[in-house]
Amino acid sequence: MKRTHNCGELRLADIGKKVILNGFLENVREVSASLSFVVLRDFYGTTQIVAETVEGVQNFKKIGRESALEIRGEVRERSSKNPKMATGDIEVVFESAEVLGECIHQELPFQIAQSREADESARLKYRYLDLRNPEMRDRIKLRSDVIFALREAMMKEGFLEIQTPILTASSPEGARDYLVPSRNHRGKFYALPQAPQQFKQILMASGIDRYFQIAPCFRDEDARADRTPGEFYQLDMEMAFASQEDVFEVIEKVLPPIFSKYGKFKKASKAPFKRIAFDEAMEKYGSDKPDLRIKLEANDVSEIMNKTEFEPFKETVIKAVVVENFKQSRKFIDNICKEVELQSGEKVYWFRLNENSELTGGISKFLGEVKGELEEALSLKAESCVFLSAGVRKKAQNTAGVIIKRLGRALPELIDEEQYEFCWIVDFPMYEIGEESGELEFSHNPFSMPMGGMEAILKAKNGELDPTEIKAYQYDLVCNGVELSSGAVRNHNPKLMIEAFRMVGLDESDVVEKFPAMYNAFTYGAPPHAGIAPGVDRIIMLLSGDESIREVIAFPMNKNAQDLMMNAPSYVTDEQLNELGLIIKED
RNA sequence: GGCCGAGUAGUUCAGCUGGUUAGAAUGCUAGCCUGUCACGCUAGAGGUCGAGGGUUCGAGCCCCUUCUCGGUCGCCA
Repeated sequence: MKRTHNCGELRLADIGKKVILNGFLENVREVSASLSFVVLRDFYGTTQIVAETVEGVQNFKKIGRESALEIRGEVRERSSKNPKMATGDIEVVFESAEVLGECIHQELPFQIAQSREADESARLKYRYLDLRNPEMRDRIKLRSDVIFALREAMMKEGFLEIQTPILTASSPEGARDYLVPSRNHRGKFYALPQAPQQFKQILMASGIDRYFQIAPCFRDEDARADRTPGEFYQLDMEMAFASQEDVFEVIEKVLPPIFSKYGKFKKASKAPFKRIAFDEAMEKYGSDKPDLRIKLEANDVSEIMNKTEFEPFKETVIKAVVVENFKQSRKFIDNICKEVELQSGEKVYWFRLNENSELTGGISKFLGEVKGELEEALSLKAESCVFLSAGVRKKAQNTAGVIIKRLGRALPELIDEEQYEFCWIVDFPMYEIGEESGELEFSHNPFSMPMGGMEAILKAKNGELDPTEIKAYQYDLVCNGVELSSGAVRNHNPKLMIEAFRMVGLDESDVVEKFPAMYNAFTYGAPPHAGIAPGVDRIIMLLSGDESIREVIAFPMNKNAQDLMMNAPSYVTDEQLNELGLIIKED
């Protein structure tokens, strides 16, 4: 017989009803030989079953925890209610039970309710048990709800969801591809898409006006806490006849309501989000993904510090981060410096001002001569601590950025209010001098539209303009220090594309041969278009407040790109390899 | 690939300056317990201290090698 109710819905109004419940045996509290309380759990909640006979108590003694059961009984008001439980006003008086799926293991790899504290390898191997934990179930539910809300919002804005191929051609740019050998074409390979980038741009050339997709993307790169190896999902979108501002407008409409509804902070930036130029972000926050909740900034004090006798501060860029009203111990400072040095690979310096505004600690003894200038430049007050980074501009900025983020994490008082604070990082440079090569390279997406268009490129070619001064219509969406996405106005002009490539020493053939479909499509008249692709997994992670992205994915791989549950990757048979032409059998 | 951290009971962890039989909590098993809800009480079982080698009278602890996991840098146009 079918269950009459789920384990989360029975209330006082149901008293007297004969019910059939299905669920997993979570717990048995045996109070005497003829009284025991049984907790049954399903997806929707838990319900207490009470056995009041010797037979009933004996029955539950024989059933292993976590077995799947069908229980029949009658709903009764509890004599001692449990306000912590949704169904805590009632209980079901046990009549009979049937084991639908027996758990034959006496000991589980971990306790379900505490699974999130268990060893992660065990959790991943026994993910089906981990997911029985209501905390994990809530994350899976959150993910489903958010993806539904994203779809709904995008469709309301007139976007069409279109599936693009999973088996496609390898692309020479970007990350490592996952390759799939072709059986019918020996020696040839498909690749899993790193993103539907070319397809969505071709859709624009196809006359589709607004496209989106919850798109799986595959990249064979190493993992991080906020980056799964192998595969992830993006809310991929592209708009025809659209500018940067058109893309911003859609995102500013779609994301904040979903963040404030489903997120743990319940509050998100309103449109328009703050726009920060890349150069300014690096100078002010030391990062192209600043966490604007943290009320700290990096100040340039190079000019003043260059004058001191402190050797590391000679002829280099010095950035200062001032924390006012600083009450922490020396140990705290040392810890911050150690952590920052570990992460940035650069040395951190510091000094503080005591309650009489005297310089103390750290490198203060080198600063006597410039005290007045420093106080003025940094508006220093008594009881402040100043953290400093030094080096070439990029390094000094980056280290200051790490200092800011570490302090923000260690000192919650630096954050006014917990919320989702979005910003756009704009005006990315089109080109940069490669650190290793020393040559001009694309700094991000080679298919972004350069600001100034053909004119700017030609000027740079003639030496009238430093190519590193050319900006691109390229932007990042950042929320609370997390990079949610890159996006761009695309370069839809084939001639301009070729000129842009020539700047970095590539020529027409590099574009035509490596990206033939997109190039050809654009020669038939392509609309100006722009798009973006926020990471779905990262969005869910921000909303749930998790530090590890694996918490919001049903079946994640571990750091080393292994699925411990399915045992992937795995060896395959010689027959399979032979059929694919990957080995030739001797006989 | 570099760096940092971790690996001890089914699970989460403690284990001092190297010293007798490696502990706790939880889970499991058995018994007791008539209103529990992290039920309680009593007893019991449960260990290749990740692996290998070394130093030592003696190693969970020190040294070397190695494996695994996590974090991070590189990488992710």
